[in-house]
Amino acid sequence: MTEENTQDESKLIAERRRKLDELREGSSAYPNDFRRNATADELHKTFHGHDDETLREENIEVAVVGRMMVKRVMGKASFIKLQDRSGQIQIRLERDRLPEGDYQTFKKWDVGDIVSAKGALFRTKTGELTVMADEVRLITKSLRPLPEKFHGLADQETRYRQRYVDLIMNEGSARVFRIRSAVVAYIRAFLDAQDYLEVETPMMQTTPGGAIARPFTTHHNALDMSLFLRIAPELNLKRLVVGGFERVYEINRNFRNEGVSTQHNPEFTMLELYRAYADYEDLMDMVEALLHGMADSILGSNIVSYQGEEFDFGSTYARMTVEEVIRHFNPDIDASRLRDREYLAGVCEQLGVPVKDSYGAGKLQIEIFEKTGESKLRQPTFVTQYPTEVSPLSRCNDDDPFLTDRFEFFIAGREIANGFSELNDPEEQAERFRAQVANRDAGDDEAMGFDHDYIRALEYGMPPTAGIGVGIDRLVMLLTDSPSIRDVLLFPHMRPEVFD
RNA sequence: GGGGCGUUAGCUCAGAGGUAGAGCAUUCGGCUUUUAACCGACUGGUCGUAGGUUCGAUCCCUACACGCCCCA
Repeated sequence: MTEENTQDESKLIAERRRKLDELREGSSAYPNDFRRNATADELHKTFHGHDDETLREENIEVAVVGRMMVKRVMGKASFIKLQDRSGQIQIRLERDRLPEGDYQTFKKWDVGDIVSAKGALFRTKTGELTVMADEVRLITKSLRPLPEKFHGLADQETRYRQRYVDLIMNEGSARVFRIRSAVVAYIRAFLDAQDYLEVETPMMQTTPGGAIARPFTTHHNALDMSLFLRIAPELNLKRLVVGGFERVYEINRNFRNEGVSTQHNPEFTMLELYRAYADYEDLMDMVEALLHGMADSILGSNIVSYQGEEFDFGSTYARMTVEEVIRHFNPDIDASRLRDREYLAGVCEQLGVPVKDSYGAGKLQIEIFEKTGESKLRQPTFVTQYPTEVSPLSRCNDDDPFLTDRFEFFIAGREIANGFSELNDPEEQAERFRAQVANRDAGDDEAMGFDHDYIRALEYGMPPTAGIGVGIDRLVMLLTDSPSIRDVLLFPHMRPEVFD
């Protein structure tokens, strides 16, 4: 650190750097020999019912460590609060109880420093469990001041860019990511108990597939070839079903080269699972069972409050077909012409939805559904019977080939999951791929390519299978009452920060 | 891509065309049970960046950067 840089720094940081320099003159400025014997929360739980007199009789010696979040000096005695991964514990320091000179040294420490304390437990006159320190040490010096404690860190940009500060200051933020972890752990336990095998399949693919989306492109230097970041793991997971993994899942990242919004991040996390000898109705039942247990287990209630609205995760979820949803929210529509392309195109134009020549009746149905129905599906609802035209990997309905045995699942007007009975007829799948390639040639850069190896895999015979994808980020948003997907991503995508 | 709002001290926020404000934090002093501790004193600024209008711009105008929200 040069003289010039030191002067450029905030005086607050320069002051702390000066204190660090003093520490370096002593033994070790960054010691790593302290070991705690309890966390804050363990102490609060264990000694919950012990009053001050009992605690003093028991003389419970503890060793705690954490970030100093509060420092109140009152002459020859002080209170501080240390924050560890579990919560906060208060420490009382008295000058005459500490080794000679240590109290004077302590007074130079700053809020944000990581501090250890050893001593016996007692309760203050207001009943707060506190450690009476016999020894305190500065474990790690903090050079940067934390935000003011009352308002905390409020600036959204700083919260996202410097998540470490957000996590230190905002308990609510840390809670979101604990819930996120619990959601994923719950799903794994749920699936593992049903003999599903968790796998990892490639993030980098030569032919992106499994979804309708634009991929990110990258380049492999040694092989001198283009690679795509996956938009979905779907085709690889079904290859594994061909290989005999009858129940398989992956919880991992997908990448889609689309806009960024409160609902979209370029990389996001999906659960995808496949189950042989099952159909889409079995998977709707499974989703319902999964969510019935999840909210209650993680939040302690099946009533989830989201942005002022309540959603009942414990109910029996409604099931409606796409055409039923369209009729319900468009009471004037002519129900006898829901597959009449010209009629539907007219409806779209009235709704202000642009219509392309390539759109068939199925695509137009979905445009109308998304424009008029989707956001109104508030309580958990399965929407079934999606048109074959927009479902290139789904199995057709046995009685009505216009439709597939597919569903999407909505809560709060948002798509949470998408599942279907899988198309396992290799010849029909090849036909569907050819249709996608034709769309691609016509300029649709979201259309799928032709995956020859996937067809080859199906030709070995894939058992009748159902599959589903569940958007983990959106689910966590609901369970944590988070208005933006960025609130549930530890490091959401941001434009690069300018350091001058 | 379009529209709206925002960017002022480390943090949270006021402010007005004429020398830049508060609280907390920092620094110094006092205080042995505090709870946003308290009392006293001090310190702290390229007002996002670059142009323009003006005698004078942090304020008005334009562009840009970054962020938030809405729409596509």
